[in-house]
Amino acid sequence: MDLDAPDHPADHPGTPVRPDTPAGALSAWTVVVPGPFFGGFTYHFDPATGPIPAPGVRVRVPFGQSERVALVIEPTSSGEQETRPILEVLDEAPLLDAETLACLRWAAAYYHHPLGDVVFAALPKILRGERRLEVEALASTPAGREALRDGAARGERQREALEALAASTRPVPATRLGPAAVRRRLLEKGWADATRVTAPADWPAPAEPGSETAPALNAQQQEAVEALVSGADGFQAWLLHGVTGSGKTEVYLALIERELAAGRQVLVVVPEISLTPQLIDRFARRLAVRPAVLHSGLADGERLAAWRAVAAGTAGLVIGTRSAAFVPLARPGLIVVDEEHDAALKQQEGFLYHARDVLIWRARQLAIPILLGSATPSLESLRHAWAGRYRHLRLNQRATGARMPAIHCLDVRGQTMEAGLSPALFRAIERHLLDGGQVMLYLNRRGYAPSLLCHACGYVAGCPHCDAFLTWHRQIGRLRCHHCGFEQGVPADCPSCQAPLSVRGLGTEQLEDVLAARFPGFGIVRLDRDATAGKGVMAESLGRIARGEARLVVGTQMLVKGHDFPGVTLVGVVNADQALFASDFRGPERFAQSLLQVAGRAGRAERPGEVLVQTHDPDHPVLRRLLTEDYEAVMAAQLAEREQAELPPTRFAGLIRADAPQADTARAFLTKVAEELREHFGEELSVWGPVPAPLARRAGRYRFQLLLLARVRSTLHRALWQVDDSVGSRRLGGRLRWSIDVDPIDLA
DNA sequence: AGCACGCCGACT
DNA sequence: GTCGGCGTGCTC
Repeated sequence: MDLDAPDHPADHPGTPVRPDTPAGALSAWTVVVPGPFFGGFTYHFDPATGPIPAPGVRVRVPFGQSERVALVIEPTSSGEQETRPILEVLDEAPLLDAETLACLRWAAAYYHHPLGDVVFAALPKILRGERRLEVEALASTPAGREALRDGAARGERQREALEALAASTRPVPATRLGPAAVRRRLLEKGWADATRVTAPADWPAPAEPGSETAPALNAQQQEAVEALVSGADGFQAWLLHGVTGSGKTEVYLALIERELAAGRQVLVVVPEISLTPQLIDRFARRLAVRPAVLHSGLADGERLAAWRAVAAGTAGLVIGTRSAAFVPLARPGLIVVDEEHDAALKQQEGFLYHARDVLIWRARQLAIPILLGSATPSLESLRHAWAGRYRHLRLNQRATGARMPAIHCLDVRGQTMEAGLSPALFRAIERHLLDGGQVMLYLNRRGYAPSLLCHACGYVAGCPHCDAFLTWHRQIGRLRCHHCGFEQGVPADCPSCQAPLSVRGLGTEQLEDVLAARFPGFGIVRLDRDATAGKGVMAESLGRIARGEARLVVGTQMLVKGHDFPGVTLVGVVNADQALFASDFRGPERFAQSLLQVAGRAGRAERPGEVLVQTHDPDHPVLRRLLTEDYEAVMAAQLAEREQAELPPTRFAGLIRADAPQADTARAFLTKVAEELREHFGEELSVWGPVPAPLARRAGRYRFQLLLLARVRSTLHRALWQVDDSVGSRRLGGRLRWSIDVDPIDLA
């Protein structure tokens, strides 16, 4: 496989042709284009046209009736197939190196997604088109070199520029040669020629070196760092299981500092954009580097600059969200995946990859260590750690010495509830507020009330496009579907019997109203997607909490992630039953994770925290184990249950989804697929379904799914390839859409 | 995915 | 009489 960059045209001004490639000979190349094509396409290239392509460069090719930008994968023998010509090579150096390409090929195969889509998704948007990475450059002429020798160039700036040109064997980007006026002078006097070269992937140094010194690590942190340093030669996956507040980030920092000092790059992947600013600030304060940042919130140009700086190796540290898992690394040393249990690391649309799993593959390929960090590791990772495949590092003390919060159950059976809050919880809130503490209430449901109901006839306001209730958003005075975005006004009374409608259930808006009325003067902030939608609103709300202007905080899942609230002494989990009785098999695991994460927000400072969990089932085994034992015990029990039920991670799962405007279209399609699979694979493969998806009708489409479970990973993949083949050769009518999800996160 | 070709309704 | 609706088929 040819991995070299094509020669630079300036190095061979006469004939830019490789000696081993006779002029006029046609070389054949496999290329990919975005689109639903599982294989690549073969094109030929006439070396007489210019420098020949290489894997990882973009080319322009004729495709059907039009032209496309394609990416070269590898050279190939053209075979007996008739090929069309590559029209133009767009890059002088590959955009993707061999390792990144290999990773993308693996990921496309593993997740059963077309390679072209995978490859182009890995490029910054600007590079998905024909845009070239070129800037104006100058090369010195014989006259220029002479002028430098005999002192004809008298201007200091001009002399400096000529010296820079003379010192370089390649043309120098114009921006590095002083002011535009100086450049123009050199060209006018014939001392330099203008050409174009690939834009340099510069990355600026930080304005000031890291100002903050590292705090002394405690014994556990020190042990973890030492274990990693001494054991991290070549590939090794490490699970850093550290309770909230145990200082995992300090462990990362110590390791990152070492890698950077050794001249190696570190890639840090986090589940969400909202977590990046904090991490960047912290890294920038401590390390004398400017981290390159890669996430979807960046302007295209910024993203391109950061991506190139990482690929070129000019940026040493990169922090990004899941798509950063595919960035090329010029001199990789360490990969860190923070909050490795977080479902946001799995893409939920289109190319359904899991960033953590991709990175484990990459680390192995790169022969470098990978560190997975979490206060609540996924069952998948814990299982590997227990089996010794990952090395297990535990931090079970808080770095500050603060105690872990005490978690207690509030049995709400038979209690008189007001807005979902029991008298005991109200008393606790009052006590903490009067003691000067802050109180945080966690309720994973936004809006005012999840449903509007007619007590007379049973009518419930539902979405016309989905099998879901409309949520009443009182502040905007609308009913809204949280699944498709449908909105309507609030009916004055029941549309079918004209009786008055009543509110059912509890959302964060209502909780905020009730608490504001009950505890006036304490200041309240609501943190959910609706309340923090505007620009800067989130920061403002967090500021009010930090300054103690708001003593009550109400919020959804948002509370669980990242932000610390040091003044919070009481955390109330308003409705634990919602998660405990979730239909998904990962419900209990997720419940334990969010409970510990939200509990970890409390009592970080001197005051010990208290966590109260409202439930109708205080004897629920997961809850009981969480209160009396620890997280690993809960997860060990979960693993036993999964083994018993033959579910992941003890089985390998693939989900085939189908949806169509007519329910029968989707169901019949999956029934056919299921029949074929059962016939071919028998006992080797469990085929569950087809069953209606958890939200059976969404946005006007009927959704069904088929779950495949295998004891052996390769069986699952053989089955999925068979589905690809058999479906690919069949024509699908009825506007059917279908997709494969390997290692599905939830079955919804 | 895009973009063609291909047969059936309301417009200059 | 055509402009255009999206169903179906193809892309080295």
